[in-house]
Amino acid sequence: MPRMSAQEKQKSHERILKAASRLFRERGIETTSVADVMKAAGLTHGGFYRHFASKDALVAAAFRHAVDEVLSVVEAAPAGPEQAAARDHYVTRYLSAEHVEDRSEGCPLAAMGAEIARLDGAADAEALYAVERMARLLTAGERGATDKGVATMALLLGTITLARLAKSRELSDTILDAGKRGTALLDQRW
Amino acid sequence: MPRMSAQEKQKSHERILKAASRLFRERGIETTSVADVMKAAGLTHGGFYRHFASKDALVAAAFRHAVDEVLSVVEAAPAGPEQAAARDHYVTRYLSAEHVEDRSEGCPLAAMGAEIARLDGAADAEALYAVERMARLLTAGERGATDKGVATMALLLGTITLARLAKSRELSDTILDAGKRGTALLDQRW
DNA sequence: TGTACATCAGTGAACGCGCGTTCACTGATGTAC
DNA sequence: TGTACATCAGTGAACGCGCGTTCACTGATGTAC
Repeated sequence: MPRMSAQEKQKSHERILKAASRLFRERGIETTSVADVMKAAGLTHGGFYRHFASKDALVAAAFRHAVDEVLSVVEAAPAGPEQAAARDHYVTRYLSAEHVEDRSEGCPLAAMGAEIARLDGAADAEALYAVERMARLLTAGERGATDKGVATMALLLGTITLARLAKSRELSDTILDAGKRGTALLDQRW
Repeated sequence: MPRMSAQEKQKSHERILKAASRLFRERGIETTSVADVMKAAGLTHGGFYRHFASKDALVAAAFRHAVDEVLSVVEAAPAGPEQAAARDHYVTRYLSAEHVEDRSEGCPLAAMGAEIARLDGAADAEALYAVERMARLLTAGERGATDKGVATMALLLGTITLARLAKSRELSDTILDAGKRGTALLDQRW
């Protein structure tokens, strides 16, 4: 069967990245094996090292992949009212029941932030870059520093983390509502 | 050498609990082995099952132990101005550089919340209980629902998570300042 | 354009290692008389 | 109070298992002439 063409290799590479960014967010980094990722990408584990130097390198690349996936659409909005609308939409989706339930396509910082902070691997730099990008997005078009964006991000992140601990929809909705009211307050009164 | 007296056993039990609550917070749950915990408690791994039915049971007990350690002093403050002062002091300590740097004695929700949410073991119930307790503490003596407490907790949790991603003291201080301003705003304008 | 050959993407067995848990064993502790 | 014996806290070897990584191998792809 082997060898695949360069084009096929690139497709495999993207499938691995996509599978990793989903699985790491859903099940955590340490709890997801290289073999799990390769299986989800439709490959066997042995070929992994033709694509990445180590699991650590995959973690960093998958984190970046997830950040791009989540932020690039919102960032694409042109400055002005459209940008503000995109930002509002992003916050609304962030504090939704769907985001609580589906980690695999959600915010990578919420899913992996705490784990990455203690792992000190190559993903550290990616996580910091994500914080900058997200803070900038949340303060885009406003005067002043990114303080407001950072505080809003912290509130979003904390709210989703707490909501994910609740096992009943009712309780997680209550937590989301508290988060919504908090972000609105920060937005209006900062 | 064996067997120890019942009193000695209880001391061992508390040493295991203390070591576990520190190590799980510092290094994470899945990344800390039963043998690591027992070694830190000055014992060998084989004796572990005389104290706990499983690692999962230890995780739940250690989480509770950490929550008690962190909250009981603050909760002991009598209602009134002393309670408000204790709450302020708790928030100040929460958003300090010391708390960013030392996970092992810090907030168990910040250290293990995301991991517990995805593990669905016995610690789930303990984590929810901790959310309730902490939200109540943050809204103690105020009229209205615990919404404000939940939002404040989310902001604290998110801020410390973000600050722990920063590798420079300067950046983590900036993040802490944004969190401080945010909590003050929530407190005054809710 | 055709041919000979090097490259290398993907496979699957194997490596050394650490995990959670079990177990036979030890000897001081606790208890029954 | 003294003695005989059951209990069981703690030890350390062992279990089956899955991990990240390596490696010999395969055969289609890419390249040099």
